[in-house]
Amino acid sequence: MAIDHLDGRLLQLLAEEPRIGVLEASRRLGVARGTAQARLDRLQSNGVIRGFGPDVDPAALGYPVTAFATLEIKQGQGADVRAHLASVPEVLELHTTTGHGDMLCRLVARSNADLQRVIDRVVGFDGIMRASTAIVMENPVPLRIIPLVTQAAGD
Amino acid sequence: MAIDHLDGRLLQLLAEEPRIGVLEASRRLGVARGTAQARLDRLQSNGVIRGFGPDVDPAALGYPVTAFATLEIKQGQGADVRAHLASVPEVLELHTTTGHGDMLCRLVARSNADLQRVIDRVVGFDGIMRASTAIVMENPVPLRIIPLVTQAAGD
DNA sequence: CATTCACTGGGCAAGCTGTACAGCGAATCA
DNA sequence: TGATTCGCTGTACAGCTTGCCCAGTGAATG
Repeated sequence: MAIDHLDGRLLQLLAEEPRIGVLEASRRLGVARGTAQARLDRLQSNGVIRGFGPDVDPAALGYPVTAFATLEIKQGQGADVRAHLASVPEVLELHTTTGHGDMLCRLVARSNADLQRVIDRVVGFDGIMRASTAIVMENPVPLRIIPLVTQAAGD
Repeated sequence: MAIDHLDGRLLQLLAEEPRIGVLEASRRLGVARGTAQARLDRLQSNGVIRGFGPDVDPAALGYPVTAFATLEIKQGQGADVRAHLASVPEVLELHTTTGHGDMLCRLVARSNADLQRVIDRVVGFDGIMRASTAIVMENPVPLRIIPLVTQAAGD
């Protein structure tokens, strides 16, 4: 569960240069290949590493607009709303939260005009009472994990 | 920039089973290896695929609590606030947005109690006027891209 | 008709992966 | 103290993949 310094450096290496294999990683870390392999296997079976899926950029796919929508849901309609949102490709992520809204979702769209279409589709569903949307202008800190890994590794 | 059906299927394959290589992918797609390789290269130089970094689960690292914080910033303090937030490992993501708040950030913490520490650290900075936090309870739709890829590929 | 482009199918050397094994030092425990 | 367990090292091997190259084909372009 907890990771040590070597795990941290391994993750960092893989994050920076995903193309390197276990052998190259072991060389850079100054450990035997078997060790690097064992650590990597452990991280994966621990669930620390979920996978190595391709990191796809929605903007490059033609969806340069990102927005976050806070949704207010009718009591007891949660499951239906979740299923509805899951069926919309432009909904990249959905969370249920405490606080003012009940759900928070990340949307993408082809343009600001297209965002209107997406929002209409998202909120055009019976269980959703209100939605408030915040359009993303800049992304000063893109989704990252390495600083946290470094901290967890006890640096 | 736009991707076709073959690109879509390739991305889908890589997302489902990242461990398979180009050769195996080409076999499953029923195309020559060179083709799969060329498509993959193109997707990467296009920026559609940003990389293949390990997908690390913060929960498995000991940070099971996720929250979103909406921040209100003093005029003209944006740059300082961004730098401040970037320096906090528990800040996984930061966006500047339109709407009620000025910024939206994703936080993780070791526990609800620990979240208080993180929030204090995040908002304990001069340029930040107000923060409102929503704790994530459930994540019905984890960050995903494949449905969008499928749509972009023209299915 | 000539050209360009993407794809095919093949081949090669180099390198990596998966797996196995014996040896070693540190920590644990009776 | 002595035995055991555990993780790491160094090594080895077969099998496979990668990166690269080439010639040929079919479709689209000009």
